[in-house]
Amino acid sequence: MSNNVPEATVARLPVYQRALIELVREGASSTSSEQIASMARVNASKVRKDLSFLGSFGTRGSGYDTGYLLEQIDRALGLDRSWPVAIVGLGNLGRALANSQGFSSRGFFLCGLFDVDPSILGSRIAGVLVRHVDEIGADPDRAASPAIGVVATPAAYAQEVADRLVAAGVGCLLNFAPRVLSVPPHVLLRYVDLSIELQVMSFYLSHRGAGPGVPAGSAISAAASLPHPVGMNAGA
Amino acid sequence: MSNNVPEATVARLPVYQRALIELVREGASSTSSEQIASMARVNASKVRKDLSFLGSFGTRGSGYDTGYLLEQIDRALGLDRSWPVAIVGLGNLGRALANSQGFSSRGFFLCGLFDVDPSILGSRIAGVLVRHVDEIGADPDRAASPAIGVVATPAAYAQEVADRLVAAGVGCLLNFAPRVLSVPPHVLLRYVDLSIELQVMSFYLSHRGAGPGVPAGSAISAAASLPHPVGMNAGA
DNA sequence: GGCTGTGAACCACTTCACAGCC
DNA sequence: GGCTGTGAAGTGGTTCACAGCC
Repeated sequence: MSNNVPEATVARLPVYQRALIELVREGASSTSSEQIASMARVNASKVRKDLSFLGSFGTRGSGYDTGYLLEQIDRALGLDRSWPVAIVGLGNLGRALANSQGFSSRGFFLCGLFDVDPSILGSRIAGVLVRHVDEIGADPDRAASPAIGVVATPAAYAQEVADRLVAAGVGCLLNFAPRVLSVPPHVLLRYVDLSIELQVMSFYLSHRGAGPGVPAGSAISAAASLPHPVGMNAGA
Repeated sequence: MSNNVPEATVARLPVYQRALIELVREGASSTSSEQIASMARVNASKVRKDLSFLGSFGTRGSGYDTGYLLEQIDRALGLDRSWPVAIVGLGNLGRALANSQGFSSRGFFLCGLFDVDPSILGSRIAGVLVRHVDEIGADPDRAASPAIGVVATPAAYAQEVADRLVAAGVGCLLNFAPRVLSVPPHVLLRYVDLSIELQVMSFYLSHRGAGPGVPAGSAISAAASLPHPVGMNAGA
């Protein structure tokens, strides 16, 4: 198997994994591509083709053994190890991330939290000490150095933070700042961008027969552009 | 133009928009596909092809007028209106979202916040009253009804919340819960899934060298700093 | 008979290369 | 000459349809 797995397939493996965890929990000892597909809301041949990139783990005529398949997917995803993650920027979002299940779940652990705000430096979030951004990569202990860096700073600082994380040796960057970043080619960069998601939705809403959108010039949208918008007035 | 814009193109328009806002702020009155491309980290023909789906806004030989192009992109994205957004689930993540720039920015406004926790019902977050989930869609005022619903609840409640938002008439759902949702075909569903992002990164870390960009086994990728997984076989 | 694994057809998006226009 | 706009070629991913195996 190894390396020729399409990116789109990789992104679906965690979804199959979740379906399998659910099935195992329910006590189902075997399953089918059809069943996984319906849980993952994709079609069955996609499931079969995706799994075939990892190997052939099923039995013709009867399906897949849930536990075994789950193991294989976990192994393919590299979840038989734990990757150290550092979060930079501990505003509302960064703190929410630090406290979220995602990082404490199997496969990952928080190895560092960084910010510049003196009022939180030295405190602990999710049990981890908050250090100054200048200390990124300063720890001589290799095992304390992050494999994954999460950027949750304001947009203006995102590139500099990314540069520091790269210098500290991260292999992957997950960027929550609304900013295009530049990283060397050996670093995998992924974006989670709320404003892009919203704008894509706006596109579809406005190209799908007039929905409940409020014209931009109206009082309501003027209010909406203030820091603390209050919605709901009479509509257009 | 209208509706035949590829989804991949739609997702890049906000990035071009950002680049143009930056250019306008710098006072640049005109620009080129090459310049936009370098700011968006894509290649120039992609920019030209993407823009050509919206119309032909440039001038051969000289480029694009920044202000005019920005206007056209905003119009294509439907940002000449403001869309009402409701957030359901006001834990750490939901609160961070409610307070984030994304929603108060041009094009969107918070029209409702919903939860079930009695200790926050009736309070205000980002200036908006927190109401009980049962009140989703209960408001007879059509303008108060959300066009976009954001699901930020624990996974277990996500499907039920999605159903309620759909019943209340949302056209789009943005799901932050680690759960596959089922919605009717007329509703646009998008996911922001931290654990998928992390697991994709785990895949690339453990298949290092296979990542996009650097061929497997190359000197660069082998030399490219340390892998730091911790522990093996962390039992399922 | 039933379900997996997979070549082949298909489709969406990207990239190329150049015609068209300033 | 320079840069846009766009057919055409190329690429990656999805879906089909069926051979292979239990």
